Amino acid sequence: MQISSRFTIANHILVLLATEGETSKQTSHSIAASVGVNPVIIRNILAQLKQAGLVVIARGIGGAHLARSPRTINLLQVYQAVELLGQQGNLFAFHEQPNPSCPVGKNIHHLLDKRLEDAQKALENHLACMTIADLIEEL
Amino acid sequence: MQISSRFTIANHILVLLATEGETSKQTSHSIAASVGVNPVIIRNILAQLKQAGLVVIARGIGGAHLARSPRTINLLQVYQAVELLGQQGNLFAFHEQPNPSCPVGKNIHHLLDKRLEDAQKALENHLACMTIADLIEEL
DNA sequence: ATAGTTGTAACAATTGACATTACAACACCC
DNA sequence: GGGTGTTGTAATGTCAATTGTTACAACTAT
Repeated sequence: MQISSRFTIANHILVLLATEGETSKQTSHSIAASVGVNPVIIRNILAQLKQAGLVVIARGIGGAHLARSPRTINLLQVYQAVELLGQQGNLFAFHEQPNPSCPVGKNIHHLLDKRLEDAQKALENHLACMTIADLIEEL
Repeated sequence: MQISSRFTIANHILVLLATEGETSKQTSHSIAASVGVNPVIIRNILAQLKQAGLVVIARGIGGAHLARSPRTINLLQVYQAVELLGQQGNLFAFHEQPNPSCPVGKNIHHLLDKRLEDAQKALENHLACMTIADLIEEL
């Protein structure tokens, strides 16, 4: 299963706000034209970014802006704002009914939990090292 | 989006084959009883592991065995055997119609591709460091 | 030949992604 | 205050993947 495109769309939005947010009004409609999806998709993702404190949205008059400097927004924050994982935020799903009367079934959860968590952290640490500002610099 | 439980089930199966595969016949039915899912699910995952060269399956008489030493099977191989990602094996899905007449839309794909690939590699390298034998040792 | 097993196909239920339409709530401007 | 443009959100639809289940042909040892 792939990680949904909401993540790349969210990054697209944030780069857009950072580079052109001051010079022209960025509405869900105009952003949607740049991203290539339906404006409602943009509004929903913007709502998630707002809830994470990454953007502010002007209701009525319209337009979204970054809530902070692009230097202080890293891709892990974007990822976590936008990606719905399991209840505990786990990347890996688990089979939930291993047989407790089997020596393997009884311990498999315990064996894998910490290791998969570590692997997930390796991914997240990598994402945390990249900021929106890094993306803009290379643009 | 979470990574499907096929991955943890596959690890469960391989640990089972490594620890009890020599002393008792492991059929899709008996494995299913330990994992807690339908035997057909087990057969499908076993078929993927077989295609990856990790197990051999005795048709007719039944029973599955490891094709190699547990020491030489790492979790990345299991992951790639079992998890269907996009065409290029990408963990991250991308929005496919960014507007090429927008400076951000034109470059966003190029900007993110390498970075997301690196993040994916960080996850995969971590998985590659763990083998089935490591799991058994802790059991 | 029989019995147990694998390999698949078919079908259903559930879930999430993404698209689209519709409309109420809101804020500016004349 | 009314008109206009925008956001917030619900409802609906389509599509794909996951997981469960039944069914049956192909296969192999006894």
